[in-house]
Amino acid sequence: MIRCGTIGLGRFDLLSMEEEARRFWKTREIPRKWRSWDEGKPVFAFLEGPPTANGYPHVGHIRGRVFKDFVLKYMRLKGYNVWAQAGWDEQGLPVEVEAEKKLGIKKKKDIFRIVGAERFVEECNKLVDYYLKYWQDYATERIALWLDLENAYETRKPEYIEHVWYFIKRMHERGLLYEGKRVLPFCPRCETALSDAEVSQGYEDKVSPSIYVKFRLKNRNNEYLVIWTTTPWTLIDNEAVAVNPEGIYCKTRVGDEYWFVAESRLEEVMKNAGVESWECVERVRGSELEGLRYVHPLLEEVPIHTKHENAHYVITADFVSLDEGTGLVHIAPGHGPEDYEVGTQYGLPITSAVEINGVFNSEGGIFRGLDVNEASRKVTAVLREKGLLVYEGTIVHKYPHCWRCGTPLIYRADKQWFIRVSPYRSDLIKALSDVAIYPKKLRARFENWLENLKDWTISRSRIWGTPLPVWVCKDDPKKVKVIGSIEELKKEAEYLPDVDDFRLVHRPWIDRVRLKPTEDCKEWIRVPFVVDVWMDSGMAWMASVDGLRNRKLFSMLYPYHFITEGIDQTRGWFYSLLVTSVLLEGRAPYRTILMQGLVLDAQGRKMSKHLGNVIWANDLLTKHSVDATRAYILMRYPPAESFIFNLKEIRDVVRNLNIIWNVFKFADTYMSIDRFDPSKYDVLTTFNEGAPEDRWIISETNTLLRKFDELMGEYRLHEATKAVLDFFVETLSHGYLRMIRPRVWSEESLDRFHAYTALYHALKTGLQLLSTIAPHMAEKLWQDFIKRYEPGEAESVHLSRLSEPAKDLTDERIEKLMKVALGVISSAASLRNEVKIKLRWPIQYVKVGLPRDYVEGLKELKHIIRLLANSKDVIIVSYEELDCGEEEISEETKVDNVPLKTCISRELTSELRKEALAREIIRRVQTMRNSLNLKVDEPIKVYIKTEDDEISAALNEHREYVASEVRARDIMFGEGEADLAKEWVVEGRKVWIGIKRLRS
RNA sequence: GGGCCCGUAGCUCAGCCUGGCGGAGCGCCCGGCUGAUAACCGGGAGGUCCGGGGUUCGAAUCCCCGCGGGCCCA
Repeated sequence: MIRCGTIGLGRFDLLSMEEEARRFWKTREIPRKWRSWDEGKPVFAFLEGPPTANGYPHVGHIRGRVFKDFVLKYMRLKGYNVWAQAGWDEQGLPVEVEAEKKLGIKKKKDIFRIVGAERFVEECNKLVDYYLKYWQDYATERIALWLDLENAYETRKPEYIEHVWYFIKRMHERGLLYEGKRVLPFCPRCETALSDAEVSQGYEDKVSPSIYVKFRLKNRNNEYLVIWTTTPWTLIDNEAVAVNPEGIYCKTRVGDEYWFVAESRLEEVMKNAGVESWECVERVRGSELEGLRYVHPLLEEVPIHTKHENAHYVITADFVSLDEGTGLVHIAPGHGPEDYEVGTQYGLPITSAVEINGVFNSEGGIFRGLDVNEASRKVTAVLREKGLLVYEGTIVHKYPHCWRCGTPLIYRADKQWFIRVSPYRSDLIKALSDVAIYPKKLRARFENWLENLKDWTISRSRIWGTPLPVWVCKDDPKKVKVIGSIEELKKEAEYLPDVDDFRLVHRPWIDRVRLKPTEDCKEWIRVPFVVDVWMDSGMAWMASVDGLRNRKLFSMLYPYHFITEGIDQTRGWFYSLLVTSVLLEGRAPYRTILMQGLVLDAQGRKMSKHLGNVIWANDLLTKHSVDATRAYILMRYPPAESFIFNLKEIRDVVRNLNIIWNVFKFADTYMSIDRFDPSKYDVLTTFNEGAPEDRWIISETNTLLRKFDELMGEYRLHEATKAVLDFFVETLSHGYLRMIRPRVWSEESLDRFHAYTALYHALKTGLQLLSTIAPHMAEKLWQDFIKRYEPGEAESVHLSRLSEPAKDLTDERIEKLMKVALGVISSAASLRNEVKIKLRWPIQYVKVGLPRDYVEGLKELKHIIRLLANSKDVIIVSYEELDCGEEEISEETKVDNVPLKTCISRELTSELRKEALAREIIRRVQTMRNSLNLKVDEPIKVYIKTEDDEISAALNEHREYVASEVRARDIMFGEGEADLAKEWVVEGRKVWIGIKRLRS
């Protein structure tokens, strides 16, 4: 009887547990063992969505990565060989922007002029290394996300880049690669085109000018078209005016002029223009205006327009809105996707006087050298001078901005390289139909995106990226050669720069490669682009394992079982994986997608550097324990919902974990006193032969296992998490522990070993599930609790194997009955509260009325009700038979659809009073034991002196009961030599109590 | 302009698919326990289930129309 709880589990301290567990894992190499594969087990292949190795990880990243680990840890517990390779997305614009900042570069040209491309690329590479450390530490190891970092795939590595080249070459061979001219969004600061996916990430409010401009009609007397635009600079490349063919336009007299404006907009336009007196003299259908010629408003300033022949007239287009502006839209085919389309239809000149950096060239006439903003101001000023400006104001509207640097984008026509994916829309949708998407409701969005798919613009005018492996013939640019591997490059090269493979497959070194002349071409020239980074990560399904060479491994993993990233990746990574895999292999590369929602701050706002409300991973994890953070993230919201991150709420989770800790501590206290050895007991025996509550908790444990599996199967991660926490807090702590207290306390009760067996089983199972949520604390409990009772168990909780839910350990009937019993107890507590009888005071009886079917069943749980309601008797009858009288108080409720009526006796007999007083004394002795810091089972001697007859009588009558409860060898009346003595007031009467410790 | 989602207690959210009780945690109030103890437990108050209409014996739940908020696409 020496081992008394104290050497078992210590104080609850998450941070120190975390520390300890991390050390343990490191010295024992647990993560490596966790990742190792056993022959014959099924494989669960996870494909890591590579974070961009740029910038620090924040709480949004942590959320996603906790989801990943939760699922992986679970699958491993279930006995799968888990594939958990890390991966990093290392190239692309984000890194370049960062490098520019660091090197103090403002324009792209300066990269070549001032620092040189070599140094720039080395700088990008170094930055990647810098940020990788944070990601490996705070966003991976620190949160116990056990990805294989040593064998992480990296998009900058030559063998990875080869896979991207391979894809492009295959597309070329199938005639799907082409160079085309298209109007694309450009970032003038980054000097590169952006993909649709990138654009869609950057819609933000922008204040733009909003002007009405008069275009004078040719061969008419003082008649004008009044157009509306929010981008005055595009007027420089204006080639037509579009009207809605079905719209009604008014020829409106304003002074001695006639203006054409949509009828529906007339009032508003006139108001804005400050025209007080006007008259609609003629109503014309839009289609009737078609073909009317006008004078370009900037003809003198932009002389090139005098040479444009098929231009400057009214055309019709369905997209022209009659609800905004003037109902007439100016068309600059080089500056808008819709303008371009309609311009091509009419055969208008496609002009763009704007260079990639947003500055006008000589075709812009007097606007040459101005950037688009300056040009807008000057255009407006010129129009004002010429008397053509009708109205000048501003408008706030959603406008696309560069997702990296925030610069408003410009649209301009340019030559780019494309992959023809639009013919494959239906194949993509079909491939997606084999994929499980969680939550299910988001499938429609993905399909919607695929239905509207345009050809993929894969070229980028940047430097730090996978070079586009395309060479064109100098004399005949239609001749195209695509290189598909490093080996091929070396074979085809006439001159190779003397560098390693890493540099060879990067700009600027690859630009220096000279290919051998071929029969049909004397000189090949590489197109100066890199590849859209989304293609880098999009090839991860193959490139991550060097799949071109590593066929066996690749075929074991592909198609991957599971990927999960933010919902925004529908247009990003989810898409680029799908398209590359469908085009190469004819199917989706993944079987399950779990979409994640955003993370917002406590006020529900988006986290942004600008608002200063970003919670960084390292701040979060140094202040709060990983386990509490994980549990909080996992339980609080469904994975796909926006997460309002409120640091204060982590405290509530800590409280839950603390209760779990205490549950183990409670168990350990008594199991160790009794030297409980689980190997000697069998759960099935206890299930069948133990007390009803033992059967109940074993059944609940099984139900938890089954429920957890079900919920995980549907990726309802938050509900699975809550089920585990609830099991510990509600079922065990508030339920079972209260029920078995007297049994484990009494030294006589032999069936307490049934309780230990049931409890141990529940704790061990719960602990395994908990290990997916709070891995550090679970490990600590596994080592300090489970391994002490079962030294032969797995080395780590994470290497243990979860049992399958078992039919023969489930009893739904007892679960239901216990719910009812707990409902009765709750009613009794409520009634006590009403008549102010505290729980310590026993009551005569509790009467319960309920449907006939439940009467006999509930009687099996009488002893539980008696105990927890502290009632001498429990009377259970059918609902109709129940009769509550004057001396009773009653309450009706429903528990799990079972109607219940409960009443309790409010009469306190003298017998009950005496017992209550005895318990009052017990309580006070216990308090005194506690302040002497006595061990749980340390014996004492008690002295009591009181002049109250009732208390004396109570003590006489319950002497043995009191003695056993307080572990007293003897109870003496009168004062005596004590280690601690105190005078108490019990129910208004003075009692002197002294206790003396005895040697055990 | 099109698509999707959301609106339930003071706050954050379940419930809705498959119609039949309006729930949880936190906060608040009241109480208990003192052998899990720098803890813990019980009880209570609090609701126009956004508004209106419809279907139904019956609607938070299904349908329609509004209002408000969010996301995506244009």
